[in-house]
Amino acid sequence: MKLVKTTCDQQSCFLCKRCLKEWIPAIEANKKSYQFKKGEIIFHEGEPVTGIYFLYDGKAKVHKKWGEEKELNIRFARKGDIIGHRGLGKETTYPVSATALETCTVCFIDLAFFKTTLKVNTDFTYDLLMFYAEELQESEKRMRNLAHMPVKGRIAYAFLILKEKFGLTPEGFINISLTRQDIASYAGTTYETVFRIVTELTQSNIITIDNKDITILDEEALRRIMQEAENGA
Amino acid sequence: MKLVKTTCDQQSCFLCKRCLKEWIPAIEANKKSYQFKKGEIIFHEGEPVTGIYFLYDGKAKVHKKWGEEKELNIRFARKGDIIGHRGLGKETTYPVSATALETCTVCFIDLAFFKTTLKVNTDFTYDLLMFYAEELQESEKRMRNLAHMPVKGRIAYAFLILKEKFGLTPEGFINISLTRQDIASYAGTTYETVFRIVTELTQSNIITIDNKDITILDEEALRRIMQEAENGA
DNA sequence: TGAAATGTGTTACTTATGTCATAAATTTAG
DNA sequence: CTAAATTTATGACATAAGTAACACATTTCA
Repeated sequence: MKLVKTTCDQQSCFLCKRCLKEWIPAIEANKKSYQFKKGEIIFHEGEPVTGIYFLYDGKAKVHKKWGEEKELNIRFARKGDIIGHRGLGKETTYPVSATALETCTVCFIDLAFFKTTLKVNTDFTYDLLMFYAEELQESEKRMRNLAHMPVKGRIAYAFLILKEKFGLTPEGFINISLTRQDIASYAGTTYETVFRIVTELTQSNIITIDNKDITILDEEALRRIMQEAENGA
Repeated sequence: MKLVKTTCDQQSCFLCKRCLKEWIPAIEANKKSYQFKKGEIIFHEGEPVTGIYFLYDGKAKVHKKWGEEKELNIRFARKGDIIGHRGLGKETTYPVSATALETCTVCFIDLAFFKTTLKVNTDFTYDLLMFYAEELQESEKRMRNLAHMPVKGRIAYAFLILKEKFGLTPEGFINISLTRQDIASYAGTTYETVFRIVTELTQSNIITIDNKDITILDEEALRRIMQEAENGA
């Protein structure tokens, strides 16, 4: 991690897009920009919450651990996304960690200033509330999936979400590069299971994976897999 | 469900406690009170969102279905709790259902008025934001548990949460009466598994269940069970 | 640039939990 | 107060998905 000169254009992150224009200079005066290399940890689960981050460039994952070995990837973040907002609330330590998946430039806002921002920018607070509501919906959907959907469906769902969130490269690959283990941790399963199911999906011509480049060949099939365990089938 | 005369004291629900005193008459003019009998559905997953509910009296569950048969209980609600707030956001249908677990009196606020309330009562919006942040933390913790914690731990966790949320009756029972199936749906498992593990916990003198009256005899043991799968063990 | 660390491919084995089947008991409703 | 519906109890059985164990490939960084 290193402190970098602020390169922010003040119009691409969740905060700058939604707060009062008059507040931008205050943000400018209070923010700090950092750069994290691939694999560096942006903040650690269990550490005291110091503030909120906005991802100015790069991709990151937010994850929560179980024991020493296992993790669940909660979500992936891209340019413009807010991270660390899970640290709000009564709890004073981060409930999750965030790790850079590639070189990331982040904008850091300390907690006290962020809370002031919320008090001053009531429209931003309202928008943030709606954002939380949507995250909560997504979280509960995934909770239900973990409880009832078979792994195969959860892996199919992971590919669909990744495509929706990161889009495609010009070559048609899902525009994020993840290890199998990261996919497994997102789907709530193990590396080996991902391996088996990816082999299966490849043989059925539903996806192709060349190294880390994933292509979805048959999106409908993935959706079918997600549902087939529902209702008898 | 029947419309009832408003009996609300305007000081016990999440909304009345936190909004501007000046706003109370507006709430009074816009709210509707309903009564639901045990088993009645307060709102249905998939139906258009019409508004937000506050539980004035009674207990309810919020649940999300999987196929025709299976469900996951997302949370339980008691007097004073807000329900239906998951309907906020872009989505215009409820992502979950709510069902009365006993006779419930609820206060209903239609969506348009609720949104106005948020715009006017910025402190309430801030508090609601913090509430969402905490729900999101809890949701993600349970998500991780479903992915990695063995059923036994999840059932133990369910008992601990229920005790914390509903407290104890004078006799020392957890102050909520649930079917085994509801416990199973909360822990993300099946009736049979709950049955087996409850038998086991009873034999180890960790809990007792007499009909629907649950007593926790050894809270420490429950916590131990939750952790024992973490880190080797 | 070369050693160490991390990620990938693959098989065989194990087990935790779900599914099925069925009976008795309890609760709810007509 | 009886019938229907739901909830509980319990065993046998099935299987999805995790664990273990290697060899090989690729990335990282000293």
